[in-house]
Amino acid sequence: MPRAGAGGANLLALRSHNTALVLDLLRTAGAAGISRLELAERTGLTPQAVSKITARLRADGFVAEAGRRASTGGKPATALRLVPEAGLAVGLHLDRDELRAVLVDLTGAVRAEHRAPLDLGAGQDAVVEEAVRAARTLSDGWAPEAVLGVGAAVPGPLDHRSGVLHRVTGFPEWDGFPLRDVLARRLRLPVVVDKDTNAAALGLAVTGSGAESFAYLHLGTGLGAGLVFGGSVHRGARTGAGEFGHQVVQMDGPPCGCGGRGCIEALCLAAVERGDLEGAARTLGVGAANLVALLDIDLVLLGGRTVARAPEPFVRGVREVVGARASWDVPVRIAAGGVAEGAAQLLLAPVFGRGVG
Amino acid sequence: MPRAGAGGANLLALRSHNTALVLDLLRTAGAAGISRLELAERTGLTPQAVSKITARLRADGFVAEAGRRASTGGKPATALRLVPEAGLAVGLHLDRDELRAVLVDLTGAVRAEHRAPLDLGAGQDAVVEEAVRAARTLSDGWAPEAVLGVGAAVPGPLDHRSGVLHRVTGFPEWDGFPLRDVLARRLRLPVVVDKDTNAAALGLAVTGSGAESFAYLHLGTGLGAGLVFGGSVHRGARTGAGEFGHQVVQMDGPPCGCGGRGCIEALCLAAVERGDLEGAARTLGVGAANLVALLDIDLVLLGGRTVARAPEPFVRGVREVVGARASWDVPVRIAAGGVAEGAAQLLLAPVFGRGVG
DNA sequence: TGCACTTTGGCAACAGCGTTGCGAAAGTGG
DNA sequence: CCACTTTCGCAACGCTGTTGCCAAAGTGCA
Repeated sequence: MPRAGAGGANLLALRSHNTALVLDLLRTAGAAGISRLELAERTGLTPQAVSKITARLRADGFVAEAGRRASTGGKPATALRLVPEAGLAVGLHLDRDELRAVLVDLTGAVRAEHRAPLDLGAGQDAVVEEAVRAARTLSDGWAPEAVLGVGAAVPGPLDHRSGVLHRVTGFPEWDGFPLRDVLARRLRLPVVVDKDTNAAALGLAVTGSGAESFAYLHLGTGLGAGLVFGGSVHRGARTGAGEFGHQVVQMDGPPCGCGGRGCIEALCLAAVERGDLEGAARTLGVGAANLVALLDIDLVLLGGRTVARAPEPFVRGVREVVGARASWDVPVRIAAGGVAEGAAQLLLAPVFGRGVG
Repeated sequence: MPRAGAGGANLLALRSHNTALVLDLLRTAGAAGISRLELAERTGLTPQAVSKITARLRADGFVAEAGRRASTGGKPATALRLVPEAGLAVGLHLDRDELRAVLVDLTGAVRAEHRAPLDLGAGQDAVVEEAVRAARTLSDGWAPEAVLGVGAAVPGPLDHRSGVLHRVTGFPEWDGFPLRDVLARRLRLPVVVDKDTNAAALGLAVTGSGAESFAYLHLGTGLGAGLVFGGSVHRGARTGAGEFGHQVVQMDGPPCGCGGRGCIEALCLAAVERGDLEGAARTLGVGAANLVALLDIDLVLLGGRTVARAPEPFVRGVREVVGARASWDVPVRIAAGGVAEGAAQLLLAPVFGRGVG
């Protein structure tokens, strides 16, 4: 049961918990579906409880029958599947120079997409206007009650609980801007705001990275991380977790813009600039290995523009360093999935009991 | 609701959850007690639900009345308090050269203590014998049904789920030893095994560090950490989390026994050996600052023999480095509370809904 | 072809959870 | 003395998952 908030749980909380659990299994099962009995086994609930829950979900339009399974010697099981368009969410990625927006359904599939150049420094009104227009365009034509809300991913730092931005690196005019409330008022929809790296990590966690806990390392104009423990994103009290770029790995190293010396970001980006991708990858690897050892992590995923331009050397370099340090097998892969998709999961994930934390 | 295990929750799970919540508030309230109405407000449950829960707890002997509060204009509230000796647990700290054992009650108070020299290299039988004797001596004379079990803290690495030790540093003969099951069979009591740093961190988390998430850094013959996020210990899938000593903070630094270069432990202990406590503290501080930034941590606690011998310079040095790096206020203090006390909490904490994870 | 058997899943009655409505107990204050 | 407030228990209630039972729909053997 939840430790968040007051914590007292009543029958309604019990029901939503079990319902979310069932929905999560239905989502994982995909279009092939899953039988009631299998749901019962996987959740630990009795078959009859599952029957009641799925009956409610069918009445509400979230679940439909998906044909019959082959018999195993008795009455063949009827498979149940999620109705993808019963729940939709808009995901916005407000990057420094681009806006990407997607409409994602319950299964995590992208149903519509929108892309436009953006200048985060062009003023709050212009940026908000662009975001509102994108969200409206994408959700237009769908059943209004199916649209659960809008998730917005921003470079950070920010506070994900209040949805207020802080001193976005390079754009101080955003400091204190209540992005969540402004968007919510304009769109008349629930809005959730989070750091870009956290959104990306959430997306990867939900759409099946295959690991319970992993680190997503994002190397673009800067270097950040999204941390997932036990299937949920670790944000910390100030949404500050994942400050990976300014981890010191060279105590007496060159000074960094942050005031410290020998930060990974500075070392890594300097190596990239002088064309030494292998050096950059090894430095990234040292940081990744620190993180893997400290947090007992199962998987490392790499993303971001700089990595996307040359995936091979980064994966190889990080894999080598991490492999030499960790005593268990830690796969290192390129992350499949964008930031905007993850932002949409800020609204979709709670449906499946994967809270915003 | 819990994401652990299958996850399906029934009415019994609901009840234990709410009961644990109430017990946790009663524990925090201490001997002064807390009224039913305040329990209701704090948990979010209705007063009537709290009345039912506390009635059960009183019938079971876990709770007793603790006098009356002053009236605030109506019927004065009756305060309820935890009965400390209704639940007891033995905590064992099997260190490399010493055994410390305590008997702890529900409030976290130590009711009996035992200390003896120990040689982890003296063979499994001798060590187990010593541990069994200590546990029996401490729990002797108390109501058998009140003794919840035995928690054992060991240097690690190990697997806390199965309670099997791995290659304890310096004592390879313990590799694969099923400590939990061996002790449980001998003592006929539930036994939980964990790393010493995790046990210490759990103890600090339960007995009120005042912070939701903190790092406990233990500098003794080695350097390790216990990580607490949102009130519960982060262990990772392999009980490997907290591997703080071999974080690399000097990529081209001196080689360490682990095969890496520039590990904090090597740098720190080398500085201690040459009498440079300030240097050791600053190195420790760099690692602590990395950790604070990466995980968005509220508090840093220092412990272990090396720190205990000279607390001042360590606290000062770490505080300086962390203060310079973090943008929020991160207190740095000496940890109050031993490893054995924390080990006992491995059994006591679940009573209050603070799971082993 | 028929019948025993297995497996799936719904219906109805049930126990137990927190909730609601109401009233008793025990103070304060005019 | 009495109106009022606050605390808290009793009883009825709604809703949860559970249990017992049975119908539906297959397989497999005689």
